[in-house]
Amino acid sequence: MELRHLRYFVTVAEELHFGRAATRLSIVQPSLSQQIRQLEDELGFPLFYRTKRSVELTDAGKVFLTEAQHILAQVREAKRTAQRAYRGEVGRLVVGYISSSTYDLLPMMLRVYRERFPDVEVALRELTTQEQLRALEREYIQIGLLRLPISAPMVNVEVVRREPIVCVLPEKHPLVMRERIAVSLLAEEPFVLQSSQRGGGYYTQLMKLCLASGFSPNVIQEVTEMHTIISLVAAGMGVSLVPLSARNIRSQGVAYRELEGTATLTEMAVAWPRASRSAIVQNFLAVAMETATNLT
Amino acid sequence: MELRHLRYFVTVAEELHFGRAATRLSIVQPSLSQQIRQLEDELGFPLFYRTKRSVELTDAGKVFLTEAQHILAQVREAKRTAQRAYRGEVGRLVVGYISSSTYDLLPMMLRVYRERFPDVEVALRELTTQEQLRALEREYIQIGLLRLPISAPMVNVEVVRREPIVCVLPEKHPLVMRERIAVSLLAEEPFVLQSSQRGGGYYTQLMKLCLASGFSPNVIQEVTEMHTIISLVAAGMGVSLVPLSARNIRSQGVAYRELEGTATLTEMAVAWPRASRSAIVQNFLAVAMETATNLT
DNA sequence: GAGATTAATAGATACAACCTATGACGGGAG
DNA sequence: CTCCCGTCATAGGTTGTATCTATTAATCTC
Repeated sequence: MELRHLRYFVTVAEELHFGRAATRLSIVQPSLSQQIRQLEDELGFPLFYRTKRSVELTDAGKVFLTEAQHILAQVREAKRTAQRAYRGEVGRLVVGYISSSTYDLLPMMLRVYRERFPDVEVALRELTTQEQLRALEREYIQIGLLRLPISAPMVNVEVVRREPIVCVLPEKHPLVMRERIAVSLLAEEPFVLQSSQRGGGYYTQLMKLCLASGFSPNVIQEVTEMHTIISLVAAGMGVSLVPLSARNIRSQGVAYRELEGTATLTEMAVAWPRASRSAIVQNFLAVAMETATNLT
Repeated sequence: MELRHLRYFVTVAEELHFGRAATRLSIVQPSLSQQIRQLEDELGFPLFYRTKRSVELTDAGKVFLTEAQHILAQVREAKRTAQRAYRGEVGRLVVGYISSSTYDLLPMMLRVYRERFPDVEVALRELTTQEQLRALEREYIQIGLLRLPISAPMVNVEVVRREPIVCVLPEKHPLVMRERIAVSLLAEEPFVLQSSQRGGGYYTQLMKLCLASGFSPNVIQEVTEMHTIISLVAAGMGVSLVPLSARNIRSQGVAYRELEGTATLTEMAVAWPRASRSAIVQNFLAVAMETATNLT
């Protein structure tokens, strides 16, 4: 049995006339008769009562007709669904993200993406940059939203935000008076930083920045979240170096000051497996890049 | 697209190896490659990632795989269901019956039939013999359970019960003393009968029976149901002539007596449209005939 | 009874599925 | 590094079968 048989049968059942059905199918009547006969032989029972003059469905034929119509509809549907999957319009996408992306980057991307691709089920996993790299390689997630620098050859990245690192101080701190702060002035200050585990490449970047000014920071507290850093600084426990966008978190009790000299930049990026040929991932990347350019 | 494409695709997806899949399908590998390529061309996207060394489903391919499997399963199911319909094992059957068949004939037939064909939905319509003939012609019902004689050329009948007509009398009636009663003795008795409308051919048969004995019965009450006749006779309102099986209804207050001379017989029959080629009807008839022979 | 309509049958044709032979490419073993 | 094996794709010939043309058989209508 082939779909051809079903298509022919349904048409004959609709027309109840071999000649007209054949015309509609763009074949000639004997061919149609033969194909229907073939189908009947395979099924083992007649689909039509035929007289020389008229055609009528048998009871079993009526049953088979509804079945055949369902099958043909399902074939059309299968084609459509698979094509949508090919275009990345349906499916599932797991996105890993660092907590500091939740202030604006992640929500902006998700809003546009979900609007544009409502039939993709999006799952979110809050992970550190390092965890995301592992997760990308093991295909636990398909997209990562992380902070550079990273070293992971199997992962592609595209920068979505580039911002200066700034100094955050307690409101009452003497250095607040200065408009710009030289890193070397922070040599004796107590530091509140993300743990080296969680910070990843960014932590290393801060270390290098301080070492370039001739000191190793006196870290008195390691924390996990950016907003905890700000809270502790506000409480006067110490100072910190943070991405400019941390200003979105809160400004009560703290002051942000640019660093002297050429600004040291930190970058947020979307990351995806180098091997990924997934249209869903490609679509998300497109939205992410669009969001990034609209940010500036 | 043909079912062949789906069958080939599913096999390749299962094996992830064109050579092995081709062997399983009893064709050679190049033919298989060609057919898959053809399917991909029609769908407009690749189903597999192929390297020279390995085969892997694309995301869209995975989606199409589940769809294809459903379609193939549905094709198998369609075949099975239609074949069951052909054998009269599924579908719907509307049975018309006269009320006097409800005492034993109809329940016996239904019990066996439903046990043997549980997937046929049986609908019941209580109708007089005349109504059944009309309903059979108009295809409101497919089977009738009625009392002969009838005249309806488009309807086939098969007798399922043949029984003598007997006289039913009030318990205290003087004629009860006789073992057998000559019809002529009833000439002056008041009669309780089914209305000529409802009685149909049976009513006519009774009229003829009386006329043969030289009188026209004095009908003092026409009723619709057999059990009403018996109740009225028990109440002393009159006598009646009824099929022997009316004895099943009740015997308190009434007496049944055979008629003198050759017994006049009345027949119950199953009826079906002469044109019916329905397997469901044939199956019911088989059960009905079987029930009839078991009755004797 | 003649002509029109409709489905089936018979035989020829053409297309496409299939086969054989071969090529291209990559991985693994020596 | 080279050779060989495994794997999928391509090319061209063959075969099967869906289709076409021509015709027949049966029925209905005028």
